[in-house]
Amino acid sequence: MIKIPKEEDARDRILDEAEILFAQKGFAGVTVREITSAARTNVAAVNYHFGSKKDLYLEVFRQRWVARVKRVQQFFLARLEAAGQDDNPEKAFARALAEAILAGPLKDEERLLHAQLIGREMTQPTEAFALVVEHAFKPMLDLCVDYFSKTRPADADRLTLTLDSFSLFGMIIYFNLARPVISHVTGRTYDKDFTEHLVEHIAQFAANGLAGRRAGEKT
Amino acid sequence: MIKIPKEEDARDRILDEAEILFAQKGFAGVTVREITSAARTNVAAVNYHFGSKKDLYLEVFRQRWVARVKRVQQFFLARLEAAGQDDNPEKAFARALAEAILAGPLKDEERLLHAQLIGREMTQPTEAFALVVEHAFKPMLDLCVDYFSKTRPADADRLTLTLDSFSLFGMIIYFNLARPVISHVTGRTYDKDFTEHLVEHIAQFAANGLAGRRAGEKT
DNA sequence: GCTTGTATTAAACGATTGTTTGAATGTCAA
DNA sequence: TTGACATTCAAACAATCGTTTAATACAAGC
Repeated sequence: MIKIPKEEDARDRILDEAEILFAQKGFAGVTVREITSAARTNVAAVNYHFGSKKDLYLEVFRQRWVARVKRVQQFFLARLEAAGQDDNPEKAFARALAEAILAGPLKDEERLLHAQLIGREMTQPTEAFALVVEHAFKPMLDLCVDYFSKTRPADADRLTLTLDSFSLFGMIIYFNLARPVISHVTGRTYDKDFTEHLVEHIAQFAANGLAGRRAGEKT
Repeated sequence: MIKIPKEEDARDRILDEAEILFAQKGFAGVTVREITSAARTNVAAVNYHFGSKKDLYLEVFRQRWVARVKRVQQFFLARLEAAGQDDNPEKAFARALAEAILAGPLKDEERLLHAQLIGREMTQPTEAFALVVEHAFKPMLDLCVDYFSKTRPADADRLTLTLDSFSLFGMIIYFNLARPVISHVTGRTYDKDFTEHLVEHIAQFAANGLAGRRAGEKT
């Protein structure tokens, strides 16, 4: 045998398939039989390993989703550091963030899963919402606000910095989440070319939006 | 009797309650009995009036969702016209759009329902997706692209105009969709004050982002 | 060998799912 | 009053839901 497929435990296979199915159809849209069948296990395996279907859903976030977020964050920090002393630090920040999320370390299928899971929790928070906020939103937003506070006049108030950060996040998350719409309208698939184009577009747009704020009137 | 409650037909009551429940919990997360119970009708009423649960879901979009979109669009057009010949037409456009969606003609509960329904279709398209694209996204995006094409140099390519439009939409939709996150982080509720503040913020940010594009390098 | 603990399985559990049925009710014109 | 039609209702339908059970398989330690 040339290659050993490195067979996973049933528990891990269930986590893998559950994440895919929960992302595609939502918690209520998936049956445990669907999951265990995809994971090539018995129906009872979910309750044996995780206690209940709901606990499995939470475990997907704890063991899979959070780990993925960390990878994206590390990629972002590396890119930001690599950018060094850019002449437009806010644009460098926006580009690093957009690149990390839209083109970063995740494989394409992973990116889609991730976006769908977070999208669901954003509009329809469950018990996993706390995890998402704590591990993904809060640290990234704090980082963003801190960063912008150094590129702005000292009198910049925190609410404006926060809304600026949300505007940047909003653009990126939207371009990542609304792929069906955007692909449909532009006629482009999210391949390497188009993704790079998107990253540059977002960086430019956000940098201008932020820069205008620096010299602009206060709202 | 001072006031006549104008009792609706069972069919209309079902549509009302179905929209609320579908928005809150998604298609699979709601049972027919939940809907008919909320509508004070018999279980069989859904199948009698709409054929099936899925047909009811589509009818919610056809009869309720689309109508709401039209109201928002009319509000937007009126605001845009009222703005007249602004010295910054792109900012006026962005403000009118943000105002229509975030503060427009819809009641607060309606706005939330609407956002949740569209959010679900955006990340997880069903048969209703075609309706959403045809009646909401496509016309608004075309309008947006046409408008921007007149405020830009003649050589502006269509892809850039489209991405600019998506950036504006993305910001607005995100601020409308991610209310749980934004409220949680900013500590602000979406009251009149905060909403007006958001509208002005979006208008300013988007205007700067777009304006930079006008004079900026091409991506 | 035997024991202990973990993992897997087929089968069944009661509850709930969307849908259908057939009788009852209401309404309005002839 | 009659007949025709639309609507509502309690009851039942088969199918599927998440979960539990009890038996079995398999390993490692003694």
